Amino acid sequence: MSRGSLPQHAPEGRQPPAPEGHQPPAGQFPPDDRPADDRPPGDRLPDATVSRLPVYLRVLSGMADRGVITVSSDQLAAGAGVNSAKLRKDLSHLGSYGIRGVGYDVDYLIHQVSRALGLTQDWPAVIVGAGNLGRALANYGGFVTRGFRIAALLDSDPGIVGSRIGRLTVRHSDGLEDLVVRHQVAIGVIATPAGSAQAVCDRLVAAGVTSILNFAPVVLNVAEGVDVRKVDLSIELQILAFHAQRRSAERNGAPADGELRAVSGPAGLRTVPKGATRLSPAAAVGSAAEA
Amino acid sequence: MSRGSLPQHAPEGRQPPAPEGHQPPAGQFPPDDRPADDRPPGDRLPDATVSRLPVYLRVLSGMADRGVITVSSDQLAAGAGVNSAKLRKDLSHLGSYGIRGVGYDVDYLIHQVSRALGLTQDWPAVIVGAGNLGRALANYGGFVTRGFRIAALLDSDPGIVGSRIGRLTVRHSDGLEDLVVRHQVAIGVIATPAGSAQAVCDRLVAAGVTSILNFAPVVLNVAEGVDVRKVDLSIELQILAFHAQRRSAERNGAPADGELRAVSGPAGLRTVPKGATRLSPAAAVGSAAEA
DNA sequence: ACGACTTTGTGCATCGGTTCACAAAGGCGT
DNA sequence: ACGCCTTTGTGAACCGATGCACAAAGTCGT
Repeated sequence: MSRGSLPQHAPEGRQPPAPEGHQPPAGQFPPDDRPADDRPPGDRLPDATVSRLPVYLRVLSGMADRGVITVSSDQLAAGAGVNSAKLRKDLSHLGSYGIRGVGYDVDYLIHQVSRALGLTQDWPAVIVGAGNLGRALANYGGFVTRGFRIAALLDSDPGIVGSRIGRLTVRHSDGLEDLVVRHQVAIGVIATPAGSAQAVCDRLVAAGVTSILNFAPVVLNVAEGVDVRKVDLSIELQILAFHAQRRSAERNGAPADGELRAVSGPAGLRTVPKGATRLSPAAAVGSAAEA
Repeated sequence: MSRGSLPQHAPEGRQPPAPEGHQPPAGQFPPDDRPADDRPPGDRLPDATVSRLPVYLRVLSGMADRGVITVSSDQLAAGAGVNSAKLRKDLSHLGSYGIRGVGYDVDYLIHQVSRALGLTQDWPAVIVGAGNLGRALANYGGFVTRGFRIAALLDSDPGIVGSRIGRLTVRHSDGLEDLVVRHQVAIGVIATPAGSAQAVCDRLVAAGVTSILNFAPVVLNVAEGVDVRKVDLSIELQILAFHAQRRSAERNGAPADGELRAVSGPAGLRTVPKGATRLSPAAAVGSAAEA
């Protein structure tokens, strides 16, 4: 089982019909029937599974583009960087879409995973904040490819309003509520500075948005029933730093207090914070003891 | 207990306890003396804890800026959006830095968390890709504030090389290896298009980088010992879509296939409840079967 | 037609993380 | 000094996720 090259079963097969390529997930591979247990009705997908499905979907799409017809759990798992048993269990939660001894039909699986994730319908989204990040998001290809549609890109800065980003024109954020209602926006993306994030969030929620993707480095407070996910660059960096530190400590063979050394200097204590604002009225009490 | 207002112990000096306080760590967060058990040596932090520490750190910093001296686990947990027992257990992994009946000293806790995460040292990072995303990252404040320093911003496009982003000048990515070695870069941030990501990753790793933050929508293959974290916008969106779909299905009271209806568009994909084995052998390859 | 081979789907043991609930620890008021 | 009150730190039950290992199911070659 080479891992590098993907086998393409029945390359010459090519059934006569299928005037339409394999790309569209809404293909019609097995247009036949559906056993009653096709979709587990009451069974909710585990969170961990949901978070991996998009990865599988991406790998599958790449395979479909390369003309791969069938894929085994081992191959797909390798492509997605997970254990194959985990992959099979994940997929089994969607139903029993595999052929023993063969694997999974790529196009069909794409369709099933898309459906499970709710990507077979259209999700209008609004991006608030047209700074570098907002622009990056607006340009991001993956945004549009699958089910997502940017209804608008908003900003509160009059100097930015009116400029064009890709096919979008930046609109003033005053129109947020109206826009959400009119376009049935279900997803709000917050790409504003930290200071405005909570206010924007509140407005989105008040207007009826119940799914929010937050890029601002703050913890958002929302009412019950609103789903917030955050993407936080600095948190990821800090996690990386932790592992890097751990590795370097281990490598030095002095895990006990390898990095303690770095901090041991009395003067080293307050190097972390951004110096200035750090102070607190009585914080002096603490540091005074030392100084 | 109001949740909104944080107690701020009067700035007035007090704190009679002797300089060394009590042998336990916290007392008065003495920067000097340090009991042997100050840091659990062999005890590794759980991953889940590591991923939350940055959040605590951010909330704590905000509090410190507002002059808060002491914080209880309930307050900090509320600010970070987690269960207070979880927070206490997380912090307990770092050591026993709290005062029963009082809470945690904000500044001291900031220091301890920073140290645990490895932020007391400097982490030079390089950003590869100076598109919208790369620029957004370069401008991102949180980047520099804590321990991270952008050694360089690289791009392969001659049209971009030379332009200035904030205090940085975009340099050509040819110099990647040299730069990594010379600046002891430990962290690489990949903000390139998906197609170049793996190649960039390989070069970073070859040059000695062992921590990588990947923004490109691909699964990176790396050698053992290299730590890769990914930030993937489209995955987050798809997870949001899933929950939104689930909520909407539930609200409609027709959980069985409420959303199926909404999808029916594409040629009534599956409507034949006829009992037969799913997807016939040959159908796996083609789709001539029905149409 | 049949047996060898491939691959799925899953039962089960295990592990890590979450949460509850409470005893121990310490400050604070009287 | 003393008892009350607040809050930490953690034991233990619980829950979900992971990964192994294997029987069932299906394909393919002869």
